[in-house]
Amino acid sequence: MGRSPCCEKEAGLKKGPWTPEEDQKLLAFIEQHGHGCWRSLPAKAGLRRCGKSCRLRWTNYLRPDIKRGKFTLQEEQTIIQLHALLGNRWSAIATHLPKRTDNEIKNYWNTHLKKRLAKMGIDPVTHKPRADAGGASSGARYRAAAHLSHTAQWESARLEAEARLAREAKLRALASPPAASGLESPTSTLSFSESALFAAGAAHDDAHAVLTPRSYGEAFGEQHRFGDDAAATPGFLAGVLLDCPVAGAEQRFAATSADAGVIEQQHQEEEEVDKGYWSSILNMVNSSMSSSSSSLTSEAVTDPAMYLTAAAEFC
DNA sequence: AAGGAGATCAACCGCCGTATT
DNA sequence: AAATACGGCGGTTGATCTCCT
Repeated sequence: MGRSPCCEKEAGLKKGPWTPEEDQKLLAFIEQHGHGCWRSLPAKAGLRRCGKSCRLRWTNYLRPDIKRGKFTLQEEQTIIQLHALLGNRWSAIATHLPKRTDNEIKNYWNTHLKKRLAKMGIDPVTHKPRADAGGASSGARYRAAAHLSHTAQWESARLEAEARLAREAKLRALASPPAASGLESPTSTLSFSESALFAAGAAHDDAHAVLTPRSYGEAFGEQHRFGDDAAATPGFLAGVLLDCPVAGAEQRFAATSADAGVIEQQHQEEEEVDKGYWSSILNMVNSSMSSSSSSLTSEAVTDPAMYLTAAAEFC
C-alpha cells in the first residue's frame, strides 16, 4: 500500500541552529554521494537531523552556488518588478535572481523592500497606492504609485494571456519540439509567464541586443536561471517584462559585461540607495508606457516629468 | 556601560502537488 | 483509484545582532 518510506521516522532529532561539524558532515556527504533521498540522508551522513532540515540547510546555506551579502540595486529592482507581477511566489522570483535563494529574497523583501514601498505610499502586498498615503503625499505621488500598480497589473494579465497562447501553440506543436522547448524551468512555478518572457525576449533581440543574454542555453543552465552576469538580468528582464527599452539599462548591462572594473562601479551604485534609484524604477515603468507598442489604456503617461517629481518626493 | 527596542535572518512548521506503490 | 511518501513552497518564529537612549 502506497510508496514505501525511504527512511524511518525517528524521535529525538536535533533542531535549531546547525553547528560547523554538522555542516561539514552534510557537505562532505553531498559532495561525495549527492543528496539522493533527503529522508535517508541524515542517517547515512551521520546526522541527527530530519531530511527536511538537511535539505533546507543545503539549499539555503551550504550550496556552493549561493551568493551572500547585500543585494544590488539591480537585484532589488528585479525583486520589486517580479513581486508586482507574481506576488509572494518567492521561488519563482528566485529563478530570476542568480545565486539567491527564495528564503533570502523573502527575508529581504519582508525586512527591506516592503517597508520602502510602504514608505512610498504603495501597498507592498497589492502594489496599489495606499488610500492613507495622504498627508504630505501630493497628487503626483499618488498618480505615480497608481500608475506603477496599474502597469504591473496590466503586464501581469498580458503575460498570462501570452503564456496561454504559447502553451497552446506548444501543445499543438508537441510532435516537433521547437528549439525553445527546453527552456521551461522544471523547477519554476513561473510556467504561466516563462514562455511569454522568452517569446518577448526573442522579439526584443533586435532592440535589446546588449540586454539579451548571450544565448538561451547559456542563460538557462542547470539552475534555469539567467547567466552569471547578474547585473545583466534586471536590465534584460525589465525590458522583457515591461516590453520596452529600459532607460539606463543598456548602459548598465554594457558596463557589466565589460566586466570586473565595473563591479566596482556596481558597488558604488549599491551604496546609493537614493532618489536616483527610485526614480529609475518609476522611470522604467514610465518608459514602458510611452514607448510600448501595447496600448495601455487611458492612464497612459502624458507628462514624464510627473514621475520624476514623484520619485524625488519618495526619497 | 546597561537595558530596551527594533532589525535581521536561519530555521521550523504546515500545507500542497506530484510520484510511487 | 486510493493511500502514502517525498520534495518544495510560503508563512512564521525565535535567537541573535545592532542601534538608540
